[in-house]
Amino acid sequence: MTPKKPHHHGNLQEALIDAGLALLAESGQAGLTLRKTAARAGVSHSAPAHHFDGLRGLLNAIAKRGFEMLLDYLRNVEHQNGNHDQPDPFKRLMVRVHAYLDFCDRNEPLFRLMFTEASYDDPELQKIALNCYQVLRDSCRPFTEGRNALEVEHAVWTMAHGFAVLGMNSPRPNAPAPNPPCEDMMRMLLLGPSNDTPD
Amino acid sequence: MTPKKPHHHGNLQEALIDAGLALLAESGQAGLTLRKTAARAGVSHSAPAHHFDGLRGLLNAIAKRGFEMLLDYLRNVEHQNGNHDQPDPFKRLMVRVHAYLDFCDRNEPLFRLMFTEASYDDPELQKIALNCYQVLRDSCRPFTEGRNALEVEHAVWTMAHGFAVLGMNSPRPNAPAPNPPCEDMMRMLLLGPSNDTPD
DNA sequence: TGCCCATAGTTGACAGTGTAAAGTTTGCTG
DNA sequence: CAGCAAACTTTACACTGTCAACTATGGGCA
Repeated sequence: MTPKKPHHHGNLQEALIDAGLALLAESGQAGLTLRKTAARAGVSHSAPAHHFDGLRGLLNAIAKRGFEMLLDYLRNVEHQNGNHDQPDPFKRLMVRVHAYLDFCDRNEPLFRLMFTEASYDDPELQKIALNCYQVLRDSCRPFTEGRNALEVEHAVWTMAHGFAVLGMNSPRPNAPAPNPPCEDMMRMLLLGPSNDTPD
Repeated sequence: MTPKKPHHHGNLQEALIDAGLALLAESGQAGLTLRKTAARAGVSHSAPAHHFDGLRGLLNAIAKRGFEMLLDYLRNVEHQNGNHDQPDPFKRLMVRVHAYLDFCDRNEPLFRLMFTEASYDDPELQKIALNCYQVLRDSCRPFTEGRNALEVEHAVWTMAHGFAVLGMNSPRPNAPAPNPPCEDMMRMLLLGPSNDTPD
């Protein structure tokens, strides 16, 4: 008799978030509906109202879960195959950036929800999103010596996010599609214009 | 009796786009509705079907108009107060970048529609968006000598867009909010790490 | 001139959406 | 064991996009 289990369903809150994530991955943002989410969780269409503040609340909760997944991904990517004990600080940073872009590619509708639909007034969401940013900040430290640290971190974060967003739906065709993506741009930013590859 | 005037309304197509832009500016994306747009243009809720392919078609047309506005803004910002004959190439570029960010700030719902809702399969939209990108490319020319031009342009575009998007709804509080925004980051990117302001 | 009909617009209907109110079940508490 | 609050259901409503059927207008062609 755990006190966590509510009366009927047994943690419907999390079940709804799971259902929403599944719908989002399957049919995109258009397929994520309060009623469909409820149906998928096996409850009536009005049940979510007792756990979230309407559709907005559900989307916010899903976004929060998304940031938790992203944080987990960013933190654990270091200890995965091929990324063990990377000594080069730039390569260590790029492992993080690539993880960020990977997450965006693999969860595009969720990523879009997290960054354009969620309301950042929620302090909980703000906190978990800040934790994600902190991982990137830590990877930037080797490049902030003698410079405005905030500015360097800001630039890296801006470029990584811009790359992710433009990669999703860029209006500009003939993108160079660098492989590995974004790396040359980051090199130019952090190591100076003399270090970028001439054509 | 100009042949451009259709039978009843007189260019309802453009009137619907105007109405949609007004709704978008007034009440955001949630307020932009096919029925409301039709009502604002003074026609029945089903009239737009004869001019656009459903809601998607209307949104696409509005996005197209948005890119036209952006292109106009980017091209004419040079000849405005305080921007006459800027000799410094970096400052000339920044005039363009600031125009880009200004447009985003002043038309946030439209900007979001242009970059996340419109379908870039439309070749017309692709073309006009490419024209916008071309203006930025031109401003990048002074910085592409002896470098991979595509890469430099890509980096500038990525950073500008990333900055615009994060400025709209950044999950990271305590943003440095540089004034003028984005300039120091761009300086770091284009002029090298030794040229950015130390703390 | 006068008919004809494609174009433009209207009306009505339908499935699906979010939300709110009222009713029902459940399981804990006094 | 009574009662009650939380969890869930049912019902209803306004609104959305889309479709089919209907009406009216005005230009082309006999």
